[in-house]
Amino acid sequence: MAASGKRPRDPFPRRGHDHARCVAGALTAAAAVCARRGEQLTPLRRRVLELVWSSHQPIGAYAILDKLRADGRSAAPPTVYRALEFLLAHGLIHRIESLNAFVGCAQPGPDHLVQFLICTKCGTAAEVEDRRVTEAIGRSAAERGFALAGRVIELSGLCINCRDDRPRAGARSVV
Amino acid sequence: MAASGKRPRDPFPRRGHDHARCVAGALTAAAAVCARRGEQLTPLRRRVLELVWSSHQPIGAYAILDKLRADGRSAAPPTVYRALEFLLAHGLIHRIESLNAFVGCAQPGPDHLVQFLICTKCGTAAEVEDRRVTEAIGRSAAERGFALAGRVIELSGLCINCRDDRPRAGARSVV
DNA sequence: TAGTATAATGTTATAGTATAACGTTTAGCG
DNA sequence: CGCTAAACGTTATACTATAACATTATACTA
Repeated sequence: MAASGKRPRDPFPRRGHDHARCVAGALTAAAAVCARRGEQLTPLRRRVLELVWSSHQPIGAYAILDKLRADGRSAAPPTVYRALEFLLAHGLIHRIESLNAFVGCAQPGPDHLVQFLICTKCGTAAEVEDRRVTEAIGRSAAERGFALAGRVIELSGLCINCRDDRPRAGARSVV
Repeated sequence: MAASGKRPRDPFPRRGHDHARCVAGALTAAAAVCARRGEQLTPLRRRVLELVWSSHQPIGAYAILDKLRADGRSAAPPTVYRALEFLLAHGLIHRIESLNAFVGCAQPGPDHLVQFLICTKCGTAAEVEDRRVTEAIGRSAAERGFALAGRVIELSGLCINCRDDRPRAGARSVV
């Protein structure tokens, strides 16, 4: 039996994982969230969500716009930003401030205080929910008399997949 | 005797503090840093640093640009961005990702891993260096096999000055 | 089912943020 | 003095985001 609960589950999807399942799961979860809240997951919103989920790398609004147009759909910036605003409001995606880009939310739900690990090599942004981090930040703010409301925690570096990469031509590994 | 060492020093400057001292201290410290590194704190760079320090609220690049032009100086966006890049490189200012804006660094120096508390009412961004937060994040990343390099930690809410404000006309206080 | 209110989307225009590319000036140094 | 590198000027453009208003779709009600 694995030491679950001790060592955190790896938040970075493996290369070659079945990404179609990620997408399908996200769309199913989104439909459920919207149904429960009486909100409409319209074709446009659903399509934008699907595009955000097209990979685990955060995607910019204008890249989404291009893909919508490639669908043959009429689209302008507000088309995209409104859909993104809806998806953000319902916790279906996250905005990565340091990249001006968006990524799918791995676990839509309440009490969802997360951190992001963003690989500077492969671009993947992994969502982490570490209570010790959340609590340390909560205590730090409280001790300073700060009424904490919003948290932007974006950590960059090399993910577990990329740091293990062997350099291609005998060079030293990247720091 | 105060419980110093237990309760952290309030990172938010008081209203009506002597801000000229903040500015003067920052400029002096910057001159020292540049001298030590053999870098030039040119009049332009010095002026941009002074403008960033014109308050404790993060300032945007184009607001700086406007003020430079108000000085009568010829200036274009690259003028500002190059100076900001220099100041960032030497740890004299920080970029606040969630605001696309810049704020003076309170304590230029090495091993400077900080968090920001950003008041949504008065706009002040306070720099905090809480080792427990830094360490919790470091552990979280390490446990997930992530080689941590950069940290963006920006917390929004109400600062100690603003949360104590009494509403102006008997209304309930802001949450 | 027609009427009406609201939500969603379309459309045009513009604001705000950032950098590429190249030319000119300045400062230090042999 | 003349060279070199750094800093700065200048023009153009790319990227990100929203305001404002028109149109269409949806849902509720009478």
